[in-house]
Amino acid sequence: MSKYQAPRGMRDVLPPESERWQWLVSRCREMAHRYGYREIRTPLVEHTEVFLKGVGEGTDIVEHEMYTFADRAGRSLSLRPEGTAGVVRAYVEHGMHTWPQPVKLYYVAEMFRYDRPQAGRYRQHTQFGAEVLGAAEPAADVDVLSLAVRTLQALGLREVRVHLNSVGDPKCRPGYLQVFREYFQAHYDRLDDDSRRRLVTNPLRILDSKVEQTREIARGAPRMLDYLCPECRAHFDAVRRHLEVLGIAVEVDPLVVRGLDYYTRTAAEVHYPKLGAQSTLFGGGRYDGLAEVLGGPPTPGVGFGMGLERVLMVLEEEGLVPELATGIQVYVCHDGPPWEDEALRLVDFLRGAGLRAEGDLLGRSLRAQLRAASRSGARWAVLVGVPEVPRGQVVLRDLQVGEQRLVPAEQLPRVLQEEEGGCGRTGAGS
RNA sequence: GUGGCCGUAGCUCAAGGGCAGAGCACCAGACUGUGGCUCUGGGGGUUGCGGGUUCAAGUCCCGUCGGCCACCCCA
Repeated sequence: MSKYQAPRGMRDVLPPESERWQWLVSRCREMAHRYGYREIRTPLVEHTEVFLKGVGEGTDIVEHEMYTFADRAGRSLSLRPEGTAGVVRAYVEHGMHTWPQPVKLYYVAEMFRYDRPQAGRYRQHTQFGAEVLGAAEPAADVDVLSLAVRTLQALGLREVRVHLNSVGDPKCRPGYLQVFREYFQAHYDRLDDDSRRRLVTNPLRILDSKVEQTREIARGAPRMLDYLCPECRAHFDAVRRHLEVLGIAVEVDPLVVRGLDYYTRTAAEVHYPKLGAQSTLFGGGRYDGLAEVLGGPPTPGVGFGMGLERVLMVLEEEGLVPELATGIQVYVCHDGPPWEDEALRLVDFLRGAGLRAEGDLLGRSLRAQLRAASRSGARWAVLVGVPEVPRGQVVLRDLQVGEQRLVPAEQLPRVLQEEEGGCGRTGAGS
């Protein structure tokens, strides 16, 4: 055990896992581009105020889980615990309401929450997220949610099922909350302590309780869906119907409740049960009130955030991560010091020709170089300095087949191009 | 934040009060100019860290740090 470890809940990503990340992220970007989303990169830190207002002061995230610190001038800054607040802050700050609407943005970014770590829950994690700003139509909800679902499907996951709910809007939610509170107040003496606490802090979360007696009470609780105003009702029905038109499995789930205050109407989640308690692959919804809270013009918005650590965990478990070809193709070996310069030149030449090539850096014997070549995963070894080989030629050895032949050095790139052309190769070296 | 399980070599794990080990991995050599297979040798550890009990502590006790599981919360 080394003296220093990565901070709790944070981890190093080493090869070949780092290569799987490159693959995953590039797939996410590709899907976002197909849907017409463009990348936004916001600062890793924001003024704490942005999250207090944007995420909500009563939420666990803001109250217990933020990395908040004072900079040298005494300003209170926080590492972002989620992506939406920063994106909307940027939308307002840069006057994006003057851009052609809607504005569709995506990000792949690190988030920080001071939470108790567990597999699939990290203090530093990566989210792929997307937001549609300036569109109140159900079509916008369907656009982002389908991006999330289709991305998971494109990665190979079957059985992606969207749990869909509506949390209403400022017109209908207060009335519902009133009825909701009254219902649970009436059963107060039978509630567990957690739920009593939540009745004050985050009442809708009671619906999520794992305590059986509370669940029983919750089953009889009034449901937001029965209290939606006509506009919210129509919106919910349209989102649901359009997702079904796309063939996306939808399950109406009154228990999907977002922990963040700015959500209105649509609330959606996708779970992957095999992940255990940390099973949410993505969560998202509509936040029509957020831009105003952050000092901007009233701007409807809808988006999602997807936890990529969890997605990658699932993909690996399901064997859906392909072999990656980022390893080297050619390893140049030489037979001792007199040939070092020539080997060096040759490696440089091959790299210049676009091949992934490397040579010995340890002054090793020819035998050890071949061993290194073999273990590097390279398909080809080139031998420089073998006696009886005419000047200008080198030995090209196929490490898979075990055969070798003479090739003029300057023709190596062309020969290798031809050889590699036909057969795909694996080369991550693992 | 609450409760539980677990920390021994780079990795996977033995040793359960009495000399800290194996397999894999890594390095070198042999099988004669050239890898994979096989064989030989080598480097690697304050047993996560700190304290305590004991003649003696990976081993028992306490604390702490870290991982995992459930809760909480969420992606």
